[in-house]
Amino acid sequence: MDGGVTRKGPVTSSQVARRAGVSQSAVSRTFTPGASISPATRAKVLAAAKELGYRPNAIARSLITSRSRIIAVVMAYLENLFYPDVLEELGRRLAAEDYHVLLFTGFKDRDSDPVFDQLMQYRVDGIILASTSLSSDLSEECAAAGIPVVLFNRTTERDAVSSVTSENREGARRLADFLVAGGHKRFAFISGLQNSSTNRDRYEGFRDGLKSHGIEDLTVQTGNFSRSEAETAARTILSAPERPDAIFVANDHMAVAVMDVARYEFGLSIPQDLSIVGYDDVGPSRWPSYDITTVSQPIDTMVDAAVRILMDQITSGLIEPVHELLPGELIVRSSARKPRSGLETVNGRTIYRSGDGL
Amino acid sequence: MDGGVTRKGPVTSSQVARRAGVSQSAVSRTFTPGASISPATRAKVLAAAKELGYRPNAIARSLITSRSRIIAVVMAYLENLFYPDVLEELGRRLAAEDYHVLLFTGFKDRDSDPVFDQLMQYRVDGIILASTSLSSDLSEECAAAGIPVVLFNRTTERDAVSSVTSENREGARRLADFLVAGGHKRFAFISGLQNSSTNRDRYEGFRDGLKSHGIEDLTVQTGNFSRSEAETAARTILSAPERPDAIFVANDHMAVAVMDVARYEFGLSIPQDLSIVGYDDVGPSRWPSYDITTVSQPIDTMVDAAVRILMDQITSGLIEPVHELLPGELIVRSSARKPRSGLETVNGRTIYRSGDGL
DNA sequence: CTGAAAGCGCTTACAG
DNA sequence: CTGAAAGCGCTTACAG
Repeated sequence: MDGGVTRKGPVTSSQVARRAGVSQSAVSRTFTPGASISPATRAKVLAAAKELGYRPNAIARSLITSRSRIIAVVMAYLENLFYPDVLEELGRRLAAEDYHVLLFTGFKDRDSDPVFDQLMQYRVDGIILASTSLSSDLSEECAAAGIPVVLFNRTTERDAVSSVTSENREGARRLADFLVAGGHKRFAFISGLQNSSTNRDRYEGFRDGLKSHGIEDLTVQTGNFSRSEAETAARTILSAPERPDAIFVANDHMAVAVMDVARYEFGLSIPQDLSIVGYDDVGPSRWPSYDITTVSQPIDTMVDAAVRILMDQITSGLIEPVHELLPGELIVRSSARKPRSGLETVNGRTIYRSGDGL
Repeated sequence: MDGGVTRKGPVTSSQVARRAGVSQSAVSRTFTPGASISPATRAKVLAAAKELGYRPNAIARSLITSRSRIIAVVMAYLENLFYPDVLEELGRRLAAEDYHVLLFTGFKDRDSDPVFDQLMQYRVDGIILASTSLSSDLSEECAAAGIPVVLFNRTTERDAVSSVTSENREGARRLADFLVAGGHKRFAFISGLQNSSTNRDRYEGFRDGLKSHGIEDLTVQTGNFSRSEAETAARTILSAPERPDAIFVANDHMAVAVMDVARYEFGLSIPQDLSIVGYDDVGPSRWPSYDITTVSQPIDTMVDAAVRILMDQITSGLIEPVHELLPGELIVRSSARKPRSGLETVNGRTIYRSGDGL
């Protein structure tokens, strides 16, 4: 308009500089917090920027600073509401730190190696892997490149990556205590993904908890954290001649499906005929139709920890694996028969803590 | 190692060029599909790249091509499982086109203006807004800047943005037909967000459908697409002296909550005492505990359409608003009393099409 | 097919 | 506080 030149594409700092009658450096400094710029110059720049509709180009800034302010979030699937909840909180927390989320989702593979190339090309400042993990090679590569990686709801001792989990082993052990105290006799476990640490810890915690009460028998079926596979597992377990009277399902997402099978296909009453407990304390487990006794995972605290680890390592440049292990609470609802004692009410929720005072 | 220089940061094309004994241009061409490069040179470059662990810097490429290959996806909240489902499919489809998702979520505002600045700074190639909209000013700005915007599950005639929706008006009209044919007499509607086109279309379709059967009375309560507000709305409606015998809840996410209130707080049997229908055909509506009669939104087709619009407009550079309106199906389940006739079974699902042959 | 060079839009020493 | 200049890592005419 004013130079008679039709602008193509977005406004640049040079155009703003020309309009404001200052150097391009001055424009840059105006938009760099903490840079040395006089109020007068700043005001001129701001006026010109507003007039032209200028917005700094984050891509160009990334190139020169070698900081993209982008965090890659890898979540293979969002079917389990736990993950959307995490994602939403992650979006909030990262936005507060002025970071942005490059999301990788909708692929069926077990690990995240296939998307790794993509995410590295964007020179992300950090990586959060939820419900998925990374091969050791790639973990090493990230460490070498100075890119912090945080596993969320998974952990590993092997690799050079950090992790945030909750006390799955302890939580599952407490569920065993709870069910035994409730007088249950025959136990089953519907597992998640065999190779996930979360599943392993919940399984081992439950098994060890039962053992500590002298119970060695435990029927196990595989659910792979999938609704339909959990249904199949439930059918197998409930068709057996000696039906269990308590099933621990490795997460609530599957537990909901198992309850539906028990009620609508086998006509069982819960918890009279069968007790079901889950893990996560995710949405549907709080709905009256399910009202599942479960162990909570503290999403907000976990997200906080993940973001803090990322920020610390980005700031310091030191990539030291940190393993954050946060406590959950056994939340007592109506999907399992209750013990006579040991229940407490805290903030309107009924919780159960093991007899050992933990 | 080989030059005695410790590399800092990721490998660059110049380093690869040196190693391969070619120009930096040759390296670039090797990684640019369709660029003119001899097989021999290409092989040398590829070998050197592999050795050094080179990955092209997408940020630098974006700067020079002014194409970021990033699509901003704005989803204010993910609580309603419909949106995670959409997000997952969107991730899949965009990845197939070699685009990436910059996700904006976890903010409570009604429109997306607050995140707009952020997303424009990253010079995204396109914007998808789901469950949220944009002010006219910003819509205009995008159009002027040549950035395609697609509203997903919202529409507008006003602004220079495209939209993908399903036939909400027609779907809701059919629900009215269905309920009337099922012999219901007193109707209520629990609404979504007042200012959303989706809510408006579903409301008007339902109201007009009832009118065409001579029914003018319709109790309306506001649910704002929120579980807890829907519960409150349900309590109000079900406490009234003349309780309705059919409630249309503006989406399944709320309908689930309404069913729980009806059953567990009011002791009603569904559908004997009360029929409930929803919209979306989202996860829980298919679970046996709810088994909701609803109208499906064809997520895959809708995502396909959204991605296609974006790709077309990015490729052509022409930003012409397109409004895609896709058909849904009334899926008959058990949450509402059924009419004696008009039901068909297609691919194992029972569906209902209005008497007018549509 | 290939290389040298310009340039994308910024940040940041450097010298005033 | 300010501006001129170098440079981030690429792509892409241009000339051979």
